[in-house]
Amino acid sequence: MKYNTYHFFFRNLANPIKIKIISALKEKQSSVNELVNELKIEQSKLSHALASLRCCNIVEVKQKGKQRIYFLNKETILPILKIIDKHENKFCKNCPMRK
Amino acid sequence: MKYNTYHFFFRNLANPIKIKIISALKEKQSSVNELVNELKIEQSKLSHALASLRCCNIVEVKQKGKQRIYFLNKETILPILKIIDKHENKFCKNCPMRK
DNA sequence: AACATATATGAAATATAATTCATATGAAGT
DNA sequence: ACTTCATATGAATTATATTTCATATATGTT
Repeated sequence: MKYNTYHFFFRNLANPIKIKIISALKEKQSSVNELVNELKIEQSKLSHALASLRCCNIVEVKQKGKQRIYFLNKETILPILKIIDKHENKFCKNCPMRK
Repeated sequence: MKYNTYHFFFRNLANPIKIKIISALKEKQSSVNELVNELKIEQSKLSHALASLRCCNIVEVKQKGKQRIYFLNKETILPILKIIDKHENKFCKNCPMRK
């Protein structure tokens, strides 16, 4: 196949909306509707994004009545984001592309 | 601005060609021509990819005569790839999308 | 079983990124 | 200063990903 785990995984992290979802779920688990309201992202867009994140086991989901509660698989994501933040501080401070 | 460090950084890692370059440079530093020959990727494609990697300080470059020698900034990349490999083993073993 | 609410899905439209190709630049040798 | 080799760059094309919108499904309620 043409693509691999790196591709699928990092594509999620390259996407601002998916990063927003991850950030929100870092704080607390949420239903789709809660995310819609908190992030002001429309429902189907969110569902598509969540499906993609779920597919890589970046988030997981559990049913609660009619709602589906999404929560973050922190084990992988948190260390990665920490490494990038460090990288940014160390190497990308005066990069002209940013901001 | 619309995009951020996560976007620029992870977009590189989501791209199979750029991952190939990173893997090659993990072994040893190389000139563009060496990469062309080893990876069988055409020169301008490589140059574009290298520019993008350089932009995020994933690789660096030094001049040596007419050649430009690219080398990996291992500090950030190696830990990240290790984390993903672990993630893949733990969570993506029987994912139907892969292979 | 009909209905409402919550979420997911598919396909078309749109946006974004990667590739290609022609050409530019830059260093080194003559 | 001209030529060659090594690499970079820009712009048009093509490929891929995201968004949108209409609709489907699933759960719980009456």
